[in-house]
Amino acid sequence: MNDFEVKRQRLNDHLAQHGLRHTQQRDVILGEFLRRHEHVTVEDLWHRVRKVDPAIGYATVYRTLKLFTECGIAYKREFGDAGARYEGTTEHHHDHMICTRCGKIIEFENEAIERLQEKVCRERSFQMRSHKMELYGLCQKCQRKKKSS
Amino acid sequence: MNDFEVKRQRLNDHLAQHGLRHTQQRDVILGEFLRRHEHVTVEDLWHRVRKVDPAIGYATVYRTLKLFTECGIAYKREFGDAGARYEGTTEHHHDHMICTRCGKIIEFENEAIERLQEKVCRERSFQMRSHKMELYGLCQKCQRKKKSS
DNA sequence: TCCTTATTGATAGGGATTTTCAATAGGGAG
DNA sequence: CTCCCTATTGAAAATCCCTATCAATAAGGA
Repeated sequence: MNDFEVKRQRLNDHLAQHGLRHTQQRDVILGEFLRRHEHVTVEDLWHRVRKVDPAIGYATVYRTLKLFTECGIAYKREFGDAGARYEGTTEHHHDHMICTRCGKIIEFENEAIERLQEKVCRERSFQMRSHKMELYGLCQKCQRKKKSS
Repeated sequence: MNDFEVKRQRLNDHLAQHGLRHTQQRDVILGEFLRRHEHVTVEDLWHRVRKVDPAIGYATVYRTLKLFTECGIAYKREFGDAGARYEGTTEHHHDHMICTRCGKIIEFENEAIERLQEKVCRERSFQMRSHKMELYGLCQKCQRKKKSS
């Protein structure tokens, strides 16, 4: 069972458990959401979805992404000031580098940092539930562009 | 020269360098902003400022905080979904723990994490300019409250 | 097929922040 | 000290992103 099938299954389970309905719109939105592994904005996703079914409304995309986060299919991320972005859930927690020039987002994992975070929390008697770390700066491509300009 | 004087100086330099003007409003807002070392919301600060000069408008506080960030007097922070918060700049970079129950914000520094962040960036050829790390969970007080309820 | 009710699309609403604009007030020139 | 240009201000309207409302629609069990 691939990632798409796993997630479709998880959505269907969630719908069944909560007395919600399986609809065409939710199918289309899930399909477009999982088509690429990106950090998509609601607006981006809406545009993609409209190419499949032009009748699907803006609000439905918002509602459906919220639903996805509730059943563990998607994560909501807020980078800087712009609108929220959603990404498909993955096995491992990861953090992000964000290029402030071109907007490129680089994912990375670092177990050592995670452990240090836990340590700091223990020292301060803080019960961590979640965390986020974002590194802002220039990606390799933009460093070169900056030098040559 | 204390912190207040240093920052007033920095503001005045910035104003001079950019052909901007020194106004009563900016003085009052700076004074109230630096009076306490907190993570203040724009609304909070506006209320404080109005006690000194009731004529100062909402927009002016927004504009002035933006000005402060431009000359390195203040940092803008966005925790969760609520409105932005501003804090005075300090010598050392620090990160935050945010209690998702009572909203308490705990500051901490951790050199080891900072160094690991730099290491990750070197490995990926990413030129880091700034970063933020936020740990969400329950503060000590709220852990106790939760248990007893 | 019927019927209940979750869902939808369009739009109005809401909260935070920014812009607009006429009135005001720094502050350099004279 | 006064004049004058223009940065700044306050109030309100506008904007942005997102959520709520509501009548119409469509799942999907009986």
